[in-house]
Amino acid sequence: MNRAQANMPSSPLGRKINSYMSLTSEERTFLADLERNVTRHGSRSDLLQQGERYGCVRVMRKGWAIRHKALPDGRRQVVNFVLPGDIIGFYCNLFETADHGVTTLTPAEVANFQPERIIELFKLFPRLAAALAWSGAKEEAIIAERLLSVGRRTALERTAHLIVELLRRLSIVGLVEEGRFTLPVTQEILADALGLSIVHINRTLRRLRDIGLIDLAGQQITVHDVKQLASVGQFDELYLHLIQAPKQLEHALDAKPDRKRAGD
Amino acid sequence: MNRAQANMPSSPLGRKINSYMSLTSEERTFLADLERNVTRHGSRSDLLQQGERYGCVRVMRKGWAIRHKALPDGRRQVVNFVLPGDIIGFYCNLFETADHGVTTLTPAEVANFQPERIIELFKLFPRLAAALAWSGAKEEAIIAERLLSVGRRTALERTAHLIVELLRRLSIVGLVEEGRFTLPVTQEILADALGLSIVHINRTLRRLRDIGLIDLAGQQITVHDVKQLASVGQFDELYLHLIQAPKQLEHALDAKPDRKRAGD
DNA sequence: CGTTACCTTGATATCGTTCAAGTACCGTGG
DNA sequence: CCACGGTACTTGAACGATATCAAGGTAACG
Repeated sequence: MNRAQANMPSSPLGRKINSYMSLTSEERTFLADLERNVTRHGSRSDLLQQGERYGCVRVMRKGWAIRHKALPDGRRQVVNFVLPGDIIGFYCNLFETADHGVTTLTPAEVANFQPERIIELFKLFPRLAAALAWSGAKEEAIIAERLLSVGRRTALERTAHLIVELLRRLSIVGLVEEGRFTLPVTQEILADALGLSIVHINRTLRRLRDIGLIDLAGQQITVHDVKQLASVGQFDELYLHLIQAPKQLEHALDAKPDRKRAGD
Repeated sequence: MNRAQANMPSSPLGRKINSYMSLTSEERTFLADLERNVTRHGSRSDLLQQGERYGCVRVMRKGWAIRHKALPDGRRQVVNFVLPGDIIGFYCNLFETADHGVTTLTPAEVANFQPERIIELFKLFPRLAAALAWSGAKEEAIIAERLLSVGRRTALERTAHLIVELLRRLSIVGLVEEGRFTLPVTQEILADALGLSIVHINRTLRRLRDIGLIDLAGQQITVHDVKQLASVGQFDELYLHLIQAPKQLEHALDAKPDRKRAGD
């Protein structure tokens, strides 16, 4: 966090990567170039539709979105929240069609680039490729944790857990102030993220408010006692480490591959 | 499937990759070398414990395992089934500690290699790196689909869906014969995978049997009418495509990166 | 032949859903 | 400035899917 301003990438993605691996100027240039083509979208607009052929890879620069999957009869599951700095459809572009949709929750600023650039990335900037791949693994970990929530935690626990998760993720990109952040979601979306009904989410939030763990005012949510909320949600510190930066990543990425060769 | 025997990699991982991207002999050699160090494990042994520091990367060669996460009070969620050809902890080695455990369900044959080899892989064989990364994305898609199941499908639907999923995945590696395959799991494990109680899984399986969709005999399960079972589980063809090989992957990986340069 | 692990099924309890009704808020057009 | 309609939130009441409790049953194994 104490790096010279001049060296700080200006995009959330750049900042995110920079937070666990310092970038060479070539890498920085390449990354910035990927984010050059920016488009703006209104609230509630589809960045990707389930079943659609993938177009370009997208990077969220500003705003929130959700990744969601729907059943034919309309039941829906929100798989994850897409926050600034997150990538949409990284490898997925190699799939035939999208198995999920992505929809903005707020007005959003999105960078777009061609999937071929990813192959280029793999060939020219292996360190960067590995870093982005690691980022993808992190997302998988988040989804697995949500699966644990939905499969095994009670309504109160899952709700508490999700709030702590969002708090943690947002504070990495500097969007939390004194336990307060903007939560631009309807209760319907929370319900779809947690596998609950709207009514029950409503009652659960009320309970969390009554206990005095959170405050809700419009889209502002305030977490009074993160520790207690985390304990209600059984928020695991192991999981926290995943969301934050790994210490040995940079070191690992800088290891010279040639020293120990493959077929010794 | 009609490639010359001589060119067919002998390991499930090699076969899996070979199924969507033909490998150069260097790549094949590197891959084979990764799998050189094989260890054997009994049934119900932990290949990785939740909270443990990651050791080496592992490749499942023979047998089944589960990836699972537990809550402090013992509740448990099975995140995914690890089948032959699957990799355990690919990028995850860059995390501090494991956020999940991996436990064998059958006697297993596992290949082990050092995490540094992955960096090596990224630097020396970008095509292979991208292919493995894609494989990881596929796993994420599978987990997301399970999240949809657990969050939004009824017990009957999820159970049907899981059976079809396993059938599909196993047939890729040639482990299904006429709708029949070995399912080396207890009902407790199924319950933990689907977010249900043991009792309820039992009743649900009974219902599927009564309807005549499946037959169970010990660990042998026979699916009589895949189509009907898939329709009960709302098994999506989009999802099926994910599990199987992408057509354009190889083409994409062969694109020359040097033609269009980064910072033109 | 007793012990253990797993499967099975009935009875009862509960968490979360569905249905229903009402409220608050906001933008829009008269 | 007010009436209107839409969207989201809220709360009560009844219902239902799934959990929990309890009690066998069966097969494998030392």
